[in-house]
Amino acid sequence: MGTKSSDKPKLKHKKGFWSPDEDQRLRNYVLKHGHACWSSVPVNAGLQRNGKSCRLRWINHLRPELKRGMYTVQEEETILTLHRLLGNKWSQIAQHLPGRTDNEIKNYWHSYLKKKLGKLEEMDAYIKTQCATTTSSSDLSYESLMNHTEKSSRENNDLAKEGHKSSLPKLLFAEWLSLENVHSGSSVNSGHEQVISGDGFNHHNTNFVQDSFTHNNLLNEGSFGGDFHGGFNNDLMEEMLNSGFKFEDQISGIGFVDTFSGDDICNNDVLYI
DNA sequence: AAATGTCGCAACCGCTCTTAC
DNA sequence: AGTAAGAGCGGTTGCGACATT
Repeated sequence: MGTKSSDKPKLKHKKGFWSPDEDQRLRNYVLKHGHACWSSVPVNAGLQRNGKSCRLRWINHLRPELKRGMYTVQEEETILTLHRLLGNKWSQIAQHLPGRTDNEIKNYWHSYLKKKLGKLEEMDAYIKTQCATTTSSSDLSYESLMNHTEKSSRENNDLAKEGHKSSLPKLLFAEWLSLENVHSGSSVNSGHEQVISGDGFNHHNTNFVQDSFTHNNLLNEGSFGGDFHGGFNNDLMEEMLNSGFKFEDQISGIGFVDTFSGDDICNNDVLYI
């Protein structure tokens, strides 16, 4: 900064894919000297690239802490949740997924998760349509719903075959169960009375995550927690994020996992909503 | 076997924000 | 306060690999 670009000779910067040699040069230079000023990196590293290109290459491919490979279910859920909350703020989403880059997440979203979400919303619309045309949920044809669910399930399996590790869980709808069933312990979701604590949360009931997460991500049109009776809203969510709350900690660690991961949501590939 | 379509990914482009002068 | 340059971000594009016809 502070140096006029016109003072520097105009270099013809190379574009396109990086060669292994270029990667090696950049990696060696950054590991040794750091990257205080990206515009000076290519000059000092002997690369015919611009600083911007070097920065991108380092961030997206050369950083040692980068994680490669398939996304875990937890990572998917984190992306879906944060996207619902933050929109296309890929860099912010990436901050909650260690080892993943914004570019990688963005690509993953466009190539896979968007379709997955679309199918869920399609199902949601179908359910709503069916509910609107019937006087009560019990009038909703089990057969027609199962047909639709199976169709979607097949489509999701097709998605999985396309190279992605996980198909969507089958969906069961807790709203069809009586509240008594859901809350009394006879529910399929019961058995986990533990609430998340010690992380700034003020949890109201065992179904906190189940209600807010699944409802808002899979059913509701509104924003995260918009009408959630437990008081979990955007402000709280943002507060959580700003205070250093990490989804990955909650999901893979001691928090969410007890209330809504394996046992509650995806046990036997069944998702209870 | 060849042509065509689709998908995933890497990289570029353009914009905004921040910072130094 | 104004300006220029760097850094960062999100959208988009281009290309190779693979699948389908």
